[in-house]
Amino acid sequence: MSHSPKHPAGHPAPTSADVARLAGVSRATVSYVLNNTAAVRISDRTRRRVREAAEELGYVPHAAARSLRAGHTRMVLLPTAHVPVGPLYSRFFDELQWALRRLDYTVVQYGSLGMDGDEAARAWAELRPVAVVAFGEIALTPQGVEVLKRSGARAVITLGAHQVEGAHALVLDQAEVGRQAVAHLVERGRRRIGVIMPEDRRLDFFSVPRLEGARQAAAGTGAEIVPVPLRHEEEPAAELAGRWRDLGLDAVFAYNDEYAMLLMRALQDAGIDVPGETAVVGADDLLLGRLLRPRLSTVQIDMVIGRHLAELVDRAVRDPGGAPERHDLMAARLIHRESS
Amino acid sequence: MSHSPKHPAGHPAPTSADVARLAGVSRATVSYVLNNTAAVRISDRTRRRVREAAEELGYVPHAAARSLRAGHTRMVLLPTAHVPVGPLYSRFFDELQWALRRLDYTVVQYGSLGMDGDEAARAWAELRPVAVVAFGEIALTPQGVEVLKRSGARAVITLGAHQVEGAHALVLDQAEVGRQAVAHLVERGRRRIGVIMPEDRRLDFFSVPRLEGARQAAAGTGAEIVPVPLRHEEEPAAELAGRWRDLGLDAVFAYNDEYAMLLMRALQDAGIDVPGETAVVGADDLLLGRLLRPRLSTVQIDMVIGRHLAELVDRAVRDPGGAPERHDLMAARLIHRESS
DNA sequence: TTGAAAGCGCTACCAT
DNA sequence: ATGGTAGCGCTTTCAA
Repeated sequence: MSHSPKHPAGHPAPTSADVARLAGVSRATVSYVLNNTAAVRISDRTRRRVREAAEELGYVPHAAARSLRAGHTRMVLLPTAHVPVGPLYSRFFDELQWALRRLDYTVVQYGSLGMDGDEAARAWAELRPVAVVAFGEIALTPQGVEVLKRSGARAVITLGAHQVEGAHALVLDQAEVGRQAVAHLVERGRRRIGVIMPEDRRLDFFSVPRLEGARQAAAGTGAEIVPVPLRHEEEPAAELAGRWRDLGLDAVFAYNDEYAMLLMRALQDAGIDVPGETAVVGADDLLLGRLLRPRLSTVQIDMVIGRHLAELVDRAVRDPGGAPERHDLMAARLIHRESS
Repeated sequence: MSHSPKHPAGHPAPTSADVARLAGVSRATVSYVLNNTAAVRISDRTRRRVREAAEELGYVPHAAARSLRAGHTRMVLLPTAHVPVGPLYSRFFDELQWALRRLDYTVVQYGSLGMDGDEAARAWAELRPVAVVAFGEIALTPQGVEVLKRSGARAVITLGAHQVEGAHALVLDQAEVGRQAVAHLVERGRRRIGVIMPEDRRLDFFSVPRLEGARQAAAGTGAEIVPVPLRHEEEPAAELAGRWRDLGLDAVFAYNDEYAMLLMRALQDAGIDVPGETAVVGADDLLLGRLLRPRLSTVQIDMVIGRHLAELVDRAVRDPGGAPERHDLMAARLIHRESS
């Protein structure tokens, strides 16, 4: 269990003092040169000497020491429990990171798998980020927001179904997806509508609100909503298709396009006509939906643009006093193709 | 441009001195209590007072100050240029993060989009991570490794096609995927084999080695390899299918299952028989391949297990002097179905 | 059982 | 144009 000898890696990392010594100047001068401090004039000869010394030693400034001294960081923390899957979210994350870096922030994703809300907030606060953009998988409470703000976070932004007190909110109303899908099916005369619920618990964050939206759209129309659990595998899908007629469903909202593809194949293999006997609607408008036969009706989701979010972060950081903004940032609209 | 008043967020974050003052003890005592320091005995009454004071103030320790004092961190840095897409990599990242957290590391993903290798290494070194696991999108040079080590990183591990001097390597030999696919096609008598090259530059990291592997497998067999660029959209696929017969290909390795699906649909719509006229092989063994008709032949990839990598990280951190390990960690094998 | 104080690496003020 | 130095928040000897 010997954790380490005194010299962790042979030589300790060079400090600005080492650079100063080698260049024959003071640590202050080193700092001025390497940070191009405008308020002070340093001779070109000195500049060069400092630069060369830093280069020779492989000097890299110590971010922790710097931010300790400065009293703040430029770190934007993106806590993630799971890497969100799917092209929509990949693109969104890429855009957001890119835009924030252009605004001179340091973007850090912090894996917070299996932490509860307030525990997570505390862990994040230890890093003293200037802003936190919390994807809704981790439930942030008003207390969590308060902890972050007291620790110096100038902006806390949640990205999820609900607004949290004290935080800016980008409301991604997943329920709207279910609403659109079911409204469409009802309009086309369907009355007993299944809603596929993935067994993968990591998708609850999306699937539960989508089901709720489905129920809302059905309410008062005489249509009935039937949740149908399904694992993303061939066998369970075949098994489900085998007892499909017992369920008596004339339509199904399949959670998303991938589940829709899985289900549609199983239904077709079981001799059930789509859309004749059962209509199928997916969501996310993936390319694969257009490649299926019949082509898949789907709910298209317009995700928030990463650049917009980056601008909101920057605005909030510059004006921490501002009232929490709330933006409803997910438009969903149905695309009618052949499967419904 | 006024960047901020003196008091960034109203009140500055509470420090251990504030806790000490409120509890009527010294900062040392606060530290002992909150860290459960074993080497020192504190009365229960004092413990409680300190805990209550910390709670009341919403005190959260300052990670930067702590690690500055300690001289090291427990941070494992995972630089990512793009979020890697696909279920394989999502699962891998989840596993890795989980396993590292169990080993008491803090896992931080650092967005390094658009940085060149040495610039990136410097940026990472500023954070003084104890270990860096570099996914191969960013080319890490021997100099970059050296910078990281001098800054105190006890383990540098690359995950990619090549080994880098001084770093441990998990070799993910993407070329093997192309080799397997083409060897299979050659064996089945195909002679003019297209290799789909996604136009999305973010996939070069995967697609270029896969093409190279395809070439290796064809060498000396009399078979010919023809790179075929393709965008992941319907129209370009249809356009490609339209001039398919001019290409004179009797087989195609479609980069992965998603591109294979896209291409197969387009070929079928153009009246080209699969596999009769052209055989198609995908990769990644996604569920969707089994849902296609004909069922898609594919190259299954056994990704490294996150837990194994976490253990390698821990081993390397505990014994920084150890010789760089090199593990070849991607097995690929062909699964023959109906499309080839 | 508790407190005083040094020092981690850095920057910004004030001298020179 | 450059140097001296205080102090950011924390932990850890050493003394009491």
